[in-house]
Amino acid sequence: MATKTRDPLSISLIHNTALEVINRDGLEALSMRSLAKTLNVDPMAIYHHIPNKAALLSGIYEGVIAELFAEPSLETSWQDQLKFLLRRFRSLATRSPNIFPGLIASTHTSPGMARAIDAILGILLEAGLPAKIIVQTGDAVFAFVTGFVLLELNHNAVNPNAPAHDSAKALPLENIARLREELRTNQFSNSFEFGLQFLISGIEANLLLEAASKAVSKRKPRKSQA
Amino acid sequence: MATKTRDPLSISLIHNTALEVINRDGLEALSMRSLAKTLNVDPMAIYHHIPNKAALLSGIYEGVIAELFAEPSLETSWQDQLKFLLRRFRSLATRSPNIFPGLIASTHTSPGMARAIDAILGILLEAGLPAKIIVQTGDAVFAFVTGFVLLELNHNAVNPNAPAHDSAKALPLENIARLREELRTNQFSNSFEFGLQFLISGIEANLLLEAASKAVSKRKPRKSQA
DNA sequence: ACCTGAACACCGTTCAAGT
DNA sequence: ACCTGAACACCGTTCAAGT
Repeated sequence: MATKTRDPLSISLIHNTALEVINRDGLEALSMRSLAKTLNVDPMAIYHHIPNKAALLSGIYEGVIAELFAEPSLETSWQDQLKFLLRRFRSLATRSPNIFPGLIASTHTSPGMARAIDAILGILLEAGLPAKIIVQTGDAVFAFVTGFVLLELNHNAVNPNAPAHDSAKALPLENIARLREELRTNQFSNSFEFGLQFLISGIEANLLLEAASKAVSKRKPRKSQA
Repeated sequence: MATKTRDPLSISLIHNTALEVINRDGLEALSMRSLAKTLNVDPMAIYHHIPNKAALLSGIYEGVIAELFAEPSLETSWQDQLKFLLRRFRSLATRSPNIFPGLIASTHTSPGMARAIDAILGILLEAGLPAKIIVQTGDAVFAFVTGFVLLELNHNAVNPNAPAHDSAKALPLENIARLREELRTNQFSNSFEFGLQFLISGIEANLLLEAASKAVSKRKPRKSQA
């Protein structure tokens, strides 16, 4: 049998190799040509399997976000389900920090991200939120978790190109100065868990309001029921 | 006097022209070479005023985010101050949709973004939140507003490269289907205002908790005061 | 002091050709 | 069916040279 010097090219081999490069060296280190070199293949061979770079990235996004559903939640209360889902999202992000900003930016074209939104809405439906505020609540939850993850990733990213701003010209930031100690000791995990509880308490408050307004309308039926 | 065919090159002319190009044609339409062409100048003349493309973008970011503080808030309550600041942030984003994702990604290197965070913390201090939770609350507020703005911008961006996903293979998203009507009729402004109120109510709840725990500790002084 | 133009080391992608 | 290599139309940036 003829021995080959490398595996035959395939979509999954291309995806996996590209993701390795991105996780190791950053998104900007991935070019079609550098990827081909890593695969030990002519730069243009990749185009036989994948139409262009945008499609390559989309494929990688889907592989990464699919992990969100690889292990189903065993939680029973909607509160624990929401925590499970959002913590898992954050954990995926920190595991693939260089690909996640692009994934989040593709929210409105990615099937995996649509599934994530569907999962959030499902949890809110199960909680019993009225349809009137469920979409808005879902947007707030999604905005929080994506915004938080980007804040954390951007912080962790060492940015060698960051221009050194003239600290002499810098305005005094009095509140940051006042809270210097709290800012120094706080961990992202703290803030994330606080944010989770903040969201859940807010949703619970809305559920209570809804229940109360239903109780009131039962005691005082509308005049249509004269 | 000698008439010139164009204004002499300057940092502000470069910044303004670049921002115009980005707002009109998108971020990817801006290259040092295309910018030089727009300025009617040799491609390399720009490098005499600005060290590189990263510095050009940073300069543009600062000009955009500086608008956040151009008009000081006249609001008195911390609630109205917070609404004013976050609404203004969103309004800046929709005015410069193509530059904002990069600005948000530069949160940890941008003086303007640091000032925005300082302003949020200042409002929370004024509200009277205890130092123990003020940083976490600030992170949640910042995560919400940046995440929301990116969600909205990504939605509005027409993405010509978006790969058409095989809708036959698409999983059924039952909750999105169930809420189809609510999702169709909801506006981003609705969700944003809902999110603002959600944040404010949550902060108010924490203020009440804090006040209650203080009242309790007054009535029942610790045994150190035996 | 400010601008120019050639050159270097890259990109993504197309197309005709090879096996 | 799958891979190759030349070519096209771009990038950001450096450097020596011009006025």
